[in-house]
Amino acid sequence: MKIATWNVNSMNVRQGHVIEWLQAHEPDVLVLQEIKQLTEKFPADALGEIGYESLASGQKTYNGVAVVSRAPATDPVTDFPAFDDPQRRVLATTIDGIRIVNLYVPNGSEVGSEKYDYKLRWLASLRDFLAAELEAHENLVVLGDFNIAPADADVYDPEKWGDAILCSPREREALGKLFDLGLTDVFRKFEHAEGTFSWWDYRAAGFRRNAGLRIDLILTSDIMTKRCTASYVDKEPRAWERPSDHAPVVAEFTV
DNA sequence: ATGGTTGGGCGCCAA
Repeated sequence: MKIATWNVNSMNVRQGHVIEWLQAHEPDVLVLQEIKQLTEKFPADALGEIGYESLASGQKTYNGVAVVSRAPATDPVTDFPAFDDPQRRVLATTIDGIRIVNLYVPNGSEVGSEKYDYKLRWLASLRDFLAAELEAHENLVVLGDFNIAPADADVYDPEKWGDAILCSPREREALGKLFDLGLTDVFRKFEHAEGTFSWWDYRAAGFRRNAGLRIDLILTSDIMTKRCTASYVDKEPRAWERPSDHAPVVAEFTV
């Protein structure tokens, strides 16, 4: 079982990349963030032609999430029960007996800003939502663009980045509360080269300098952690022509 | 190189 996450930064622009990547890697599940299109605009037909089913929760211009899978996705949830939010950032669904929670965590813009406050409130609601999901589903995988680098090892220049957005103590504390629920950042169960990241800023030649962060995460419940045999970043698509600023992150599991 | 690039959609906002 191969499960992957990719912030595509517009499905309109990246549809070709997604299809090419699916055909090359044949994951069982690929979750997408920032599709930036209405649900009905998601290219389910094109993905169907290469053998994938689709489920999307979109909106115009910003945000939007989708799940692409070989097997049908059932029991979708698109909102936290106690958090009224027009922004489409959540898509939880069950595939092959595994509960998949696809997240596009708010960026937060700047520490102390209104958007930062929204990010922290959103993360608090996420914690409550995931506590309930863990109660209901022992096979749980929570993945997506978390917009939080868990530790200094996930930042190209932690001294320079400091406590700025994506690394601030309150964000990392909110992420820590997800670990406290019993979720594991499964990428760190395996060996990786130093400087392995999942996002590189378009600006200032971020990718060429490997000036990146690891902010796209796969969190697993205990049973799924034990079943995980590999987790890695595929940075290849970041070097393709007109790329997303994020690379796909993958986790593989025993059946 | 402490800057600048991309996407959406048409003037800037978001990342």
